[in-house]
Amino acid sequence: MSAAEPKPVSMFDVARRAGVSHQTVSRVVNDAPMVAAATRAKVKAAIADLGYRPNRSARTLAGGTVRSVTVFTFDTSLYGTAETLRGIEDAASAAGFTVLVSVLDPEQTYTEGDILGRLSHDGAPAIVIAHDETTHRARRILRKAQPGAVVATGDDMLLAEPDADDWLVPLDDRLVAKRATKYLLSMGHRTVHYLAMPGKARRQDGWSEALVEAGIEPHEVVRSGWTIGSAAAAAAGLVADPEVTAIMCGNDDLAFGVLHAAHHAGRSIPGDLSVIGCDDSPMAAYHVPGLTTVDLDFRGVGRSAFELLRQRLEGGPKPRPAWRSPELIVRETSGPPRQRGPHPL
Amino acid sequence: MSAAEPKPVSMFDVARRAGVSHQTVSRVVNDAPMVAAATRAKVKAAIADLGYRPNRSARTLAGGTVRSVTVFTFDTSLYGTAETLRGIEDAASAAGFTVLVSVLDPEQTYTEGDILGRLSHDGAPAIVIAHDETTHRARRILRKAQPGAVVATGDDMLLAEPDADDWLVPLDDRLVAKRATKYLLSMGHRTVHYLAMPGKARRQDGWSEALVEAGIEPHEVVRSGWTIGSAAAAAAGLVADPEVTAIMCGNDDLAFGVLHAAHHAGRSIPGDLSVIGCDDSPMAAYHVPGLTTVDLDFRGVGRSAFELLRQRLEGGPKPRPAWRSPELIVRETSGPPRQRGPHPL
DNA sequence: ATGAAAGCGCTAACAC
DNA sequence: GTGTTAGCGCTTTCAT
Repeated sequence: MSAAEPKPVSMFDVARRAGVSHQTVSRVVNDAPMVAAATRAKVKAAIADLGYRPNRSARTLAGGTVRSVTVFTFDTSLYGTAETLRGIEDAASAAGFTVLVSVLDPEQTYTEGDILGRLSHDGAPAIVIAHDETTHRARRILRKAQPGAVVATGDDMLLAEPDADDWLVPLDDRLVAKRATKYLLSMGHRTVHYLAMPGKARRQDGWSEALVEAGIEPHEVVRSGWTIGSAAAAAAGLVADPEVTAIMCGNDDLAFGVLHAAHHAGRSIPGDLSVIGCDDSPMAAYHVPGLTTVDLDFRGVGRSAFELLRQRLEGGPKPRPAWRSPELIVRETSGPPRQRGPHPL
Repeated sequence: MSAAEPKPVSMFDVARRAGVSHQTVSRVVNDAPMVAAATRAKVKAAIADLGYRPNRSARTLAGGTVRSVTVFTFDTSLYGTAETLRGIEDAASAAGFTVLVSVLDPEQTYTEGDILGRLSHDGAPAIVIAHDETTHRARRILRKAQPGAVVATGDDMLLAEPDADDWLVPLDDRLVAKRATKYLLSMGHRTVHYLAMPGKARRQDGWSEALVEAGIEPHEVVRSGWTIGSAAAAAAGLVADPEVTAIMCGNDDLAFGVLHAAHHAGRSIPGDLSVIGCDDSPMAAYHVPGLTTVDLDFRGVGRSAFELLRQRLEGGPKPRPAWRSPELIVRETSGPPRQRGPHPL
């Protein structure tokens, strides 16, 4: 039943087989110069014959270049984080890096040791997808311990942190929310309500800024959890109120929850109520009615975060940001408010 | 700008500080017996003072117990894989294991070396979330190379493989699809069409079995990609055909695509057309109309996969499967076919 | 262009 | 109980 696992082949085995020293093998493996073409060929043949693969632990321990990234994130099943992770993975595997994922529980409080202990070793490169309190804390701990090997993605507020340019791939959450709110206002809504997800305070800032600039006093924010269900529950009061004609939501999932609640409250979309999401998740286009939202290129952000990290690690020119800028996508859940009162004309 | 990264503290530093040998520190760190309480306390104090954290690479290299798992999967943004991954992560981090994620591109063909080279070292424990050709191939390669350290999740067809009991956490895709199809048949549909996603042949098997047992000749399967959009496109012909009264879909996302296409084709749900999904993703309950689907406990499967791996690694009693069995969840997209023909009464 | 020696931080095996 | 000695597989530095 339990097959014997053959002893793995090491650099020395290859060396013996090729009739050279293990050091020469190392040179070949690492594409170092100063190896005769003939020797190189012999070694490569031996590597192929034996099926040799370098041991990453040994390489890391010996102080070789680290080719792995640890990604700290708080929920791999949310659209935004999943896509960011995908972007990181794409870029990382193209560059021959291994990706380690370390999931942080928002409910838990981690000590410095907890966070740093998740790295394979001190100084291991890391990317933090920072979107809530716990991940922000992890970002601070990691940046403090090893500033040269940590980059993060997060909202534009982080731009205020020291040297943010060097380590941040920012998403302008404030601007995104502001633009969406302004659009709703431009359709003629008297005000826009905001359904907030945990963290992500900047989206709320953008929303209230847009209102204030238009001379409107923002209503109190309604708070939701991360799930569609919690959004549906949180929005129950909002959708029941005929005075509410426009709701902007922290993300698409929350918007779907609101839409569900609105439907069950008998409100017609967008006649009675405009709803706008954020993220442009795949469902947004295929929901009926189509969800108006803002396209956010999380995958591009992930790729950029990796490139930035690599530049920090290996030097070289600062990579230029390579993600699409956010774009409002108007579909069918938004429109002008229906005329009310006794004189529709 | 670039702060000096302090030299990491090693076991020897702790040993010196505590006035013991590095070996004693190792014993304390690994909770080995044979350490005097007083010594243990001294060492723990030194560890805390110095902020010492063990180096995983060194530990792995020195042959200590490996506390990491590499998860091979093909798309972390799909609901099923994302949830399975979450389950693995939950169980793994509770057990003090690090999770590494290795994403395989379905479009690519990997050599044995490519796959094995993604492990941190030969023999490193791995879990394969096997749901398509590429991941199945990875599973075979890994199982062959190191049978003692690889488990997989996948459909029940794998039960036919040698020793499957020892390494497989099966999801009975055949039964799930069969049950859903039977339910549709029981509502009075003359036949049920199937919209397939790539791979996952067993769901198709279950569907056709149910039909054959009912004496119905299955129609040709319609094939879709993984995205909602591809499902909507693939289902265009199906939803345009008034003879089609029931469609079972490979998963919920495909079902949403079908629903979208059906809506645009002007068909009413479930009057003209019943649609059933698979997975019970969070959206299913909040879609309007609510999607009839089958609840699959991917998170439980992930947890079980990890527990099984751990048992393989460390011995001990075989863990009993700890995931909810699939359950049909009837919501609003399914019902009896509307009476047709000239004499409704 | 190649080899030899040293050591990364840790655990295992054996001493005391 | 605790310390000592050897490596694990690799990359460095320094010879040659």
